[in-house]
Amino acid sequence: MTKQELPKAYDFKSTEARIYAMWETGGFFKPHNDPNKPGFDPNVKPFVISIPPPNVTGELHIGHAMFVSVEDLMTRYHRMKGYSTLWVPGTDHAGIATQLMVERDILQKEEVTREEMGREEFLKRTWEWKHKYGSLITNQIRRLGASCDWDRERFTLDEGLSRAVREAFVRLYEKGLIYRGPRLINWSPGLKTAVSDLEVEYEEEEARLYYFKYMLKDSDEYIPVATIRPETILGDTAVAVHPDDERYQKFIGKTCIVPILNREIPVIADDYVSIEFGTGALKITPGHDPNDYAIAHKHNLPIISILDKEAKVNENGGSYKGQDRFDARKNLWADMKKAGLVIKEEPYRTTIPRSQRGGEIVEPMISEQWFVTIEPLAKQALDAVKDGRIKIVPERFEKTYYNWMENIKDWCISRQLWWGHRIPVWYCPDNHMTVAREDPTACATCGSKDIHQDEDVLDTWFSSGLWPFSTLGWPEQTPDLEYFYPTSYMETGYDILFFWVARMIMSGLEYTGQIPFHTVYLHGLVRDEQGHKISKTKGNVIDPLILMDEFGTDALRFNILVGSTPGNDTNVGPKKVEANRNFVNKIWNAGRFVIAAIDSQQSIDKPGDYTLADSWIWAKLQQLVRDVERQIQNFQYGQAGQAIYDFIWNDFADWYVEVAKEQLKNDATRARTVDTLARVFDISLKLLHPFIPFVTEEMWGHLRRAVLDAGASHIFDDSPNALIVAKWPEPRPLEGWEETKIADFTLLQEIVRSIRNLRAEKNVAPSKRIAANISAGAKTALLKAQANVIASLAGLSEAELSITETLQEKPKDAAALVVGSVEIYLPLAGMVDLSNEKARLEKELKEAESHIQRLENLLGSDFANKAPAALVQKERDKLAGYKDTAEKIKAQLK
RNA sequence: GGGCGCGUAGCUCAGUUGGUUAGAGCGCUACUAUCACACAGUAGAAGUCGGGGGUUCGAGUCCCUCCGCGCCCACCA
Repeated sequence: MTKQELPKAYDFKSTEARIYAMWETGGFFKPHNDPNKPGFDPNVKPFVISIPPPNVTGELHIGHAMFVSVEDLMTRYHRMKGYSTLWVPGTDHAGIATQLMVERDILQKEEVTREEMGREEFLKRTWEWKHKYGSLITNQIRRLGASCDWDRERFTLDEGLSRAVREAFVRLYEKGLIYRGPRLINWSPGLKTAVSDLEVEYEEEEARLYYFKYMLKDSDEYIPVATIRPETILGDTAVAVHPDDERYQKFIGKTCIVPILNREIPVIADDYVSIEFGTGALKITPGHDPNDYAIAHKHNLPIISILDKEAKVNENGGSYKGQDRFDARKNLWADMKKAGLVIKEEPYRTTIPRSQRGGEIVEPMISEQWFVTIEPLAKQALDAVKDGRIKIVPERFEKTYYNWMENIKDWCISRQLWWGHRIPVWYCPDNHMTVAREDPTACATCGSKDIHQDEDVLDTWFSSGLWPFSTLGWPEQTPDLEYFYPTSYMETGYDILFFWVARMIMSGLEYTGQIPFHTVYLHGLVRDEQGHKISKTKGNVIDPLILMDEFGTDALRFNILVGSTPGNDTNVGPKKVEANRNFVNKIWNAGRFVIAAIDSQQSIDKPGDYTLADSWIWAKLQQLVRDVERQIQNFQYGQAGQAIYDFIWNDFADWYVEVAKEQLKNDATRARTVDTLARVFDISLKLLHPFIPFVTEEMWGHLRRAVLDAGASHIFDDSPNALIVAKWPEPRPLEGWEETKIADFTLLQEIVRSIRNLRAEKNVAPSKRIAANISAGAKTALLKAQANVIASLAGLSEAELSITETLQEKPKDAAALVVGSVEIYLPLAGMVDLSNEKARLEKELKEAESHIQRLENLLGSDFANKAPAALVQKERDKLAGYKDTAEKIKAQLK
């Protein structure tokens, strides 16, 4: 019976989609302990992650690949550990982003404005857009291998989540924690909506500072004032100076004249003004500057708005009415120049507030908006992290979190958009407010039927803040909510710690009375191969889809996961992904070897004794399992992945497989070798599965079939028929024999390496089998048992290999090697020139002696008294070893 | 102004609580198409762990300080 040949190179293209479909249709993404189904056991521990919902209209970028890789790793690990694992998928309606996209792609083409189209039609079109493109992103996330329970997929604007948003709003309102009023907010003139403080980005830019004269009323005297935005002069309601400023003290209480408009405004004193800075005098524009706004409140100054929603000058700006803010700046300044009010202007570097979305300069403006009183919410959220109920990984971000929470300001939650959750407030003609969970038909105060709903929608983050519990059914007390909430990990980028994580913690505590998750894991940002920040303008955008096309999903995932550390940025690029593709291929081919070995066996049911290599690889594997477990528990996923990589490539493929080739030739060792290959490879695949799920699942399937065909079902007796739900390898306590076997095999490796080294140095043809005499002392029995392995690995002729306890006499014309206490003679006479042998040996002696010197110094110091005894003993043994080596080299030099 | 991070081989980066002779990938040098894999193998070259000081038997790792980058927060016109 001939088995089907596996191709030499792993073909991810034909594998990935098939494997994913197998998982999904097999129901493996669902929690095995479902509270909605019979047989539910409340005592089984759940493990839950809510996906950071990508924008519903978005397309996959490398940031998605990052969170999917990490969360899928977390999820698969816990699934294999036996948790009832749930990863809740979904998408975000992303108010501004989506609305902008629809406006750009539909309205612009049809040459209609949003206003012309009308709200109802616009929303209809946006929903159509969502239905058309909404599955794009989720399909791309599937392609990354995400083991989400797609039956529980949610959307922030779907019915259930909208109900949750209403409930949350009404509760806060009823508690008095939501208010409406005119406040100074950040206005985005391009988007024509308010944005929150977080949505404004400050960048240092080149600007100009304008100096001018504030003339005193009925006087030739003036106060010099500087500003970056001259147009705001139109809204000035005072000039402020420091009370102690001797230059200006005489003006305090007097009146000055607003340039061009000729309004009269007072000169006030406030110690907010710094005497040293600028001219030492400050114009106060409460309608368009947050500091001035505060000062105006303190001094009871009038507040004048001079700009409309498009940032054009309004009726308060006199003749400048209708001009764009920047035109008004130019024109007003020109007019002031003519009037002789200008002193000078100069270049000036300052921070300019820009909208995170549109990029245009944000204008502080007075506007009627809805706010959340944030302090009581922040207090709880602060405590939850401080008292350890929520842990942030890496820990340093806890400090960042505290700092933000302690200085938080009220949250402006209303947006002048259409795409989003409409604010559940209705007004009657008498302006009574009705705030309701269900759409009302009449005013709650006066009963008027003539009511209309607030036009504004809520900030997108208001609904995403509810995500961990709204997706589980809140406000209803569903079985899902009961069992799966609070969730376990919140995994996301550090860049949205405030936007999202902080708000989820506040919301969770406020609405559910519980923390929404107990651990926050923050990953770093993805950078390009050179470590540069990725940006469209720089043109170094990394498309994960292209990388997956070329190298496969596993390779991309492994790149993202390995070599990175929590909270630190990580580099991704074709070169790196290619290197990981090579690793994936290595696994594939190691697997082919293992399977071929199994197939060649009649039965591997009755293995014999373990060889040294069998024990060694098993010991190394146990070490690996312990190591990986510890690293994963500590969120050191990169370290864990690296350890598995090293084991598979360096220990398993480079050494054990090579030894196995020899052991398979021998009847006495064959069965145990096949058995060991299968077991070690099986466990390796299990450890690797959360990192690179596709190739491991595929290869494990082949392995399992081969093993079962060979009648060795005991190897897999604890595992179901898919790796994704196989049992995670449990670490076992260290056993005494492990270190011995590792030490013995390490000696063998060193012997082999030193022979290979010499051969390379002497240019002995790789295919040339040479003779060797080994004098092994105490290690004689050990090495004798491994004679065939040593011969095969070092290219020795087994027939001409002699291993004895001592040598009667030193072979003539042989190159000599010393490994620890083992002496090796390679009679190379006739093959190579041995004239420089003496120099080589002297060099080695020198090296050994320098070690002896170093160790004698070390052991002669306080180290011997103060360091742990085991460590000291280790160094002593080492010293003895070097001494032995040196002695033997010296003897050879005689 | 406050806070955080980084500086380790030519390049990009790991290095958990201080404990051998500091590691990986890529690149580089030499050799190898043999029967898991040339997406490979074997052997090799390459680092005063940014500078200085301190604690310690012992420091890439802890403390101080200086230098150079980067990020976050913040209301100085």
